[in-house]
Amino acid sequence: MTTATATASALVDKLNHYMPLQPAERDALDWLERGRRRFAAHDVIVREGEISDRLYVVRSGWLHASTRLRNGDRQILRLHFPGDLMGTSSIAWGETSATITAVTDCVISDFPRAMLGRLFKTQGRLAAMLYTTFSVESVAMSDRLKSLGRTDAKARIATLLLEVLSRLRVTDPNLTDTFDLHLTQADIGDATGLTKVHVNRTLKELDACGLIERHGRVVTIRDEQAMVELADYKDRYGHVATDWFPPFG
Amino acid sequence: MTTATATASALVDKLNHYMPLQPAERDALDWLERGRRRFAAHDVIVREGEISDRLYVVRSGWLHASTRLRNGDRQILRLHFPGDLMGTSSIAWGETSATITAVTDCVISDFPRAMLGRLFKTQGRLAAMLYTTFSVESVAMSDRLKSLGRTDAKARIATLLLEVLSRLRVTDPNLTDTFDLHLTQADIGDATGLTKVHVNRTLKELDACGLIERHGRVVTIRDEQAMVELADYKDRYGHVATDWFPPFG
DNA sequence: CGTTCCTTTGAAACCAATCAATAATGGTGG
DNA sequence: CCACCATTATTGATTGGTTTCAAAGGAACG
Repeated sequence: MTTATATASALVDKLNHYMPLQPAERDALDWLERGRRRFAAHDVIVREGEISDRLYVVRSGWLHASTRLRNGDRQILRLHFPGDLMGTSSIAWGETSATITAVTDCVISDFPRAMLGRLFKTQGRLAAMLYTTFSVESVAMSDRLKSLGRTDAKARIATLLLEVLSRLRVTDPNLTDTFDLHLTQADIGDATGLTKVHVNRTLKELDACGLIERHGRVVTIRDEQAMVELADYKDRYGHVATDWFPPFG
Repeated sequence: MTTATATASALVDKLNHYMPLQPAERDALDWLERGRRRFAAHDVIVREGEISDRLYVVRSGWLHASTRLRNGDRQILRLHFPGDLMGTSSIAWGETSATITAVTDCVISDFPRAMLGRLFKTQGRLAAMLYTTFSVESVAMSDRLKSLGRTDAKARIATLLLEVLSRLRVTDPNLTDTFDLHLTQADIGDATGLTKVHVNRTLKELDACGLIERHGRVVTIRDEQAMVELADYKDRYGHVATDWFPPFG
């Protein structure tokens, strides 16, 4: 599924995609992923509001971060893929601000935030790299905000599908247009701010328009260009600038 | 308006609120704010899609970051207050992903991103601090995502008002319950994903319920507790943890 | 092989958008 | 200082996308 070797960490894999890492940098990142824990689909890794000073790295599998409203409604805030850093809200408050749930079976590593502090001190270039990936996430979240705030159901779901496609392509360049979305229609609704009923109708409509094709939860993007225009989508994950980083050492 | 002295930078002011800074750290931050430029309300500082390797610090005034859809609709992504770092998307792509517009007259400083790279290398503790404030912004944006995705007009506007209140209190502890929102109702709509017409009706409704009071664009939060419950609001700006930071030096 | 979860479909209700027009407000130049 | 103009706020009537409610197939799982 991923191109990771037995020794490389998922974080190294992802960051290396953007910038060749020095051995010392690889070591520092590997260190963050020493402990590994396995979870089954639907398992909850941490729950919103729990005390925690730990961060998590996805080694394999899909997860999502979500929050619940008083009335029981749920909003899925972000999807997590291999190489992603999760639970960063514990950085600021020592308390999680979202529930992290396994979408598929997955393997994750966790480490205390103080370890990140040490890395910031000793690895200036990695710190810049982490800051950059964070800023990528932030812009991607802005895109979702625009999607929820100003577009209709078709465009919201198109945005979701295109973002997943972009992100999967980072670690799997061979991926063309078909992938298993794993999410239920209720999940898609919680991610896009729609009801599961309307998600169903909208998926059918996208299908009828020839934009996508579905077999169970496996989706094929049939007309990516039309989808991109429909959703006003911009790929935030293909490339990032690293030329401004401080030199290594 | 702010408690800034003539010499202190707005960034120092804000970060100092969370953690006492060392002289060398203050100097490093001051350096980022050497150049100052003044803008009038409604001026555009940078436009979405422009090439840029610069970051901006707000010294005084209000601004907002927004993005436009193909059909002309606009989504306001974030409000910027004194001490905020703006234009961080140029970090990742050397290109701005949002238009920054002055809401009020304001003074801002700008510097090239490479300067941030140097700071990451030499000031590990500041790097951790910047990463932390970024993570605060990220959680606040998640809150907005939840607001747009899963709550009605009343709750969305309540969320906006409460967030502004929280953020103003960081630099102005004396602020109780009244502030000038500056934004037009069309702006509020662009921030909350509503039309200006519905914003007007909803503000009137909040007024009628005794939750707020309005005089022009000056808003008084009459029942903060009820607003917090209505919006399911959590203050993300009051305090952050700094105990995990690497030691200075 | 039943049970549970998920998907699909239909009808009715509703929140917010749209369309349209009128009052306020604020800034500007004479 | 006031008339004028542009922008903003307010209000009403109508439309529409999405939700809600309800229920029937399908698929997955123990």
